[in-house]
Amino acid sequence: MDSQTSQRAKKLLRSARLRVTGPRVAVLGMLSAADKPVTHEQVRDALGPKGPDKVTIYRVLDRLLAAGLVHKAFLQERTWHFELAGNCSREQCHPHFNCTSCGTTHCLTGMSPEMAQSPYKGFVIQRQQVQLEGLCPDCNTGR
Amino acid sequence: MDSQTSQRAKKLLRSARLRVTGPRVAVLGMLSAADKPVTHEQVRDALGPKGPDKVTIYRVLDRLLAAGLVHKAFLQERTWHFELAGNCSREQCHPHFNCTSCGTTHCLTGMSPEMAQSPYKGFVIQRQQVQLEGLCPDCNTGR
DNA sequence: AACTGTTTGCAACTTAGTTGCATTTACGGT
DNA sequence: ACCGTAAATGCAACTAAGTTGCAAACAGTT
Repeated sequence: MDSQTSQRAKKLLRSARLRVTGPRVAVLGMLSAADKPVTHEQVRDALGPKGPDKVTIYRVLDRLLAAGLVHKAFLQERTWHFELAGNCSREQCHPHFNCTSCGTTHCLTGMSPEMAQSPYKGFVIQRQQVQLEGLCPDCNTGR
Repeated sequence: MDSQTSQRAKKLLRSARLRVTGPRVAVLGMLSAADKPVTHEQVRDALGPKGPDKVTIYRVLDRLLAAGLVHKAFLQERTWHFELAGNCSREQCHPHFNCTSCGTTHCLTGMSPEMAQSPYKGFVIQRQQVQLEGLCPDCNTGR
């Protein structure tokens, strides 16, 4: 990780009043380098065998989540995918798109679907999450 | 399970060209009685200690899924919630609403959100799923 | 009633994530 | 710069949802 990324990570941690520790800087740096949702396993792999313990990574993710620096983007194949909370409003994260052909996931940060309106009285909708699936540009070429 | 439910389950199975077996009738009947998404565990509990083996229930759910009689409604706390495929189009299931206060889930079958349009060229959106959270009528009373 | 490919039950396994606890560390106060 | 302390880390053991392999039982056909 370059020192600029790590500086930015430290700044983020301080701004959230979290202690600046090695594992936290590493995880946060990895997340910002990834710029798409990543799993615990992907974080672990990226940080290598000398990186923090797996439990520490789970706890760091939890802590960053509680501090609002990170979001749980979505569950896929029973595993959580995390991303920097960056461009999400409180009401909704950007939609996530999953390609049914190659399996990759894309963040569609450019769109913000209308908030749903409940037709039933009594329901107060506070947050929505839109999951999309279909074909990504790579799988949609030619055929 | 009353015999009418079980008759309906058998009919559904035949119409999907699936063998009519005890476990399948039981699971399908339970799902239609539930009328909201249920977990494997809830199916198991409903069918009791004399019900089918847990692996059989998993396999029955898979089979019903493959046959299109049942949908995976959503993943919550890392467990799948299944429901009868009944009122879902190919493009989207109805939205699911999760109460942040009491934790219950409701199917909002009465609404069908606009299909999202991708602003990026190359993405073909085939299916969308909307997850909502907020307060359900019970938790929204009075205060 | 017999045949045959499905389905079932059981035991063992996998995987993502969690818990408990002793050791280490960040950082505010001196 | 050093100390004290709450917070964070690492390790081992555990949990829970779901999967796999295989032999025995069964549904639907002839």
